Amino acid sequence: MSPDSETLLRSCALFSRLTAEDRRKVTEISVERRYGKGDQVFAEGDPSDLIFTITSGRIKVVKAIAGGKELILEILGPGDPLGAIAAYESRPYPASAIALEEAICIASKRAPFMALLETCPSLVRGMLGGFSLRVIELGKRLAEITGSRVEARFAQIFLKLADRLGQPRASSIFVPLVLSRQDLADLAGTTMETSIRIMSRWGKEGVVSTESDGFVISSRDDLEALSR
Amino acid sequence: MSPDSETLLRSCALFSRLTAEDRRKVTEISVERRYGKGDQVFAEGDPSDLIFTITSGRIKVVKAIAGGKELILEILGPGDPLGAIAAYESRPYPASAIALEEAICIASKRAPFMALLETCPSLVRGMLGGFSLRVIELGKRLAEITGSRVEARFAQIFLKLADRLGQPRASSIFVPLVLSRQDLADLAGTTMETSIRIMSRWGKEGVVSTESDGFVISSRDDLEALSR
DNA sequence: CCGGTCGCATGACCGCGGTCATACCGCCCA
DNA sequence: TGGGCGGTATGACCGCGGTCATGCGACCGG
Repeated sequence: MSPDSETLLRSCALFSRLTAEDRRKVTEISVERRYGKGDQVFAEGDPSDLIFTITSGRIKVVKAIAGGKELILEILGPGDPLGAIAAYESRPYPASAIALEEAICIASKRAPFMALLETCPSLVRGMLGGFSLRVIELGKRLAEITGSRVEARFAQIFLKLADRLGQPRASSIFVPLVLSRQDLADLAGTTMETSIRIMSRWGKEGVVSTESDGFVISSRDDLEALSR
Repeated sequence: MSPDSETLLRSCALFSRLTAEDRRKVTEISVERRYGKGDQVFAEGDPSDLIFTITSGRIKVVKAIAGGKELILEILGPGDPLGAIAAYESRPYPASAIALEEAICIASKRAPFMALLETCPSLVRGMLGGFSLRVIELGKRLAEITGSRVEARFAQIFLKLADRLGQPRASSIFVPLVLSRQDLADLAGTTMETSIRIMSRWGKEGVVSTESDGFVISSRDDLEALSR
């Protein structure tokens, strides 16, 4: 790993509570990896011999579904663990991971990482907490996707993005994340055509507009109303 | 707890690897609870001060979705933990739990259970394993529900039931689980009407027939074909 | 300058499945 | 015995959104 790996590790929620000594151990079993936009971190079905922790950039976790389409399970960012779920039971990765932008990960070898878990309670707590949040989150997605129509799901997606990475601006919120119409469709579990239709209509109505480096949400309240 | 609680605990995957001493500790912080068909174990939104472990019977985990409907997230049985995910981060339960039949649970108080986790590595391993399987499972459900049409999802549901609790019979498989048409609809994320339509058609076609104490799957291959 | 590619946009069509309405049957209880 | 009730069954209707097709502007390498 690069010399500043110690700093990278400390910036991750998962490792921030470790002792310096334990962080050094993590460093020893890890290498740093860099990805360009669109690069694949790992593919669905690959043997899971690496556990990743994102230090910068956003990465989408996608799963192939019927008809050659794909579904975005979640969008992860700095501090989030990646591939840990599969690795825990040494199963193949249940989904693929693709960088949405320039990204850097810490890749730790599975076996020694598991060994480290044994002796490191705070790391275990971090993993358990992360897993349980993901179960909750996935349950919520499942409920949304079965219970709401497409437009409402789009509203829910943008509300979530606004909460997670929105930057307040003059009477609007900016989401600094570039997603194609296809990405949005894969998030909502719909087709690119409907994704385009909704986004272009919302653009005209001034609900959400697309810029070259992200989205602008003019009114959170409008989205809230649309999300039911 | 009742005198045979020790035996009950040992029968659960989660606790089977504990030392007798640790199992005694679990017993101390737990009470046994019994439920009749349709009884609610806990409700979505309730504060999660209890962690349950099922010792007998099946329990469905349901989440309310738009329009007063509900979605079955999963069906749990003997040995499965219940409510652990919410409890871990002391959040309210993200879903409700309802007994599908007569059921018995071991209910452990949250705080001491968490304390026990600290000193009990094998219990932690069990929790992590259980959580990761659930994340994988939920991801799969999400992919199925967005990628397949209703009939294919029904096929996937029955295939899963067959694998989990099917009993081989003369050239057919028996699933000893009573689910109403409404339950099936809530599992597939559809309405009772379409659920009824599919099941009554399948009954006539001899794919899956409903009996008073469960379902009979005549041909696993037929379901496999229908599941795409 | 041009052909090729990629992402975005928009219209026409139509089928799956959600909604509404009605009916049948077994069961329990007054 | 009759009436209410919960679960199951079936038909008619129609709207959301998936599918197919076509077009447009931006960008890029030749």
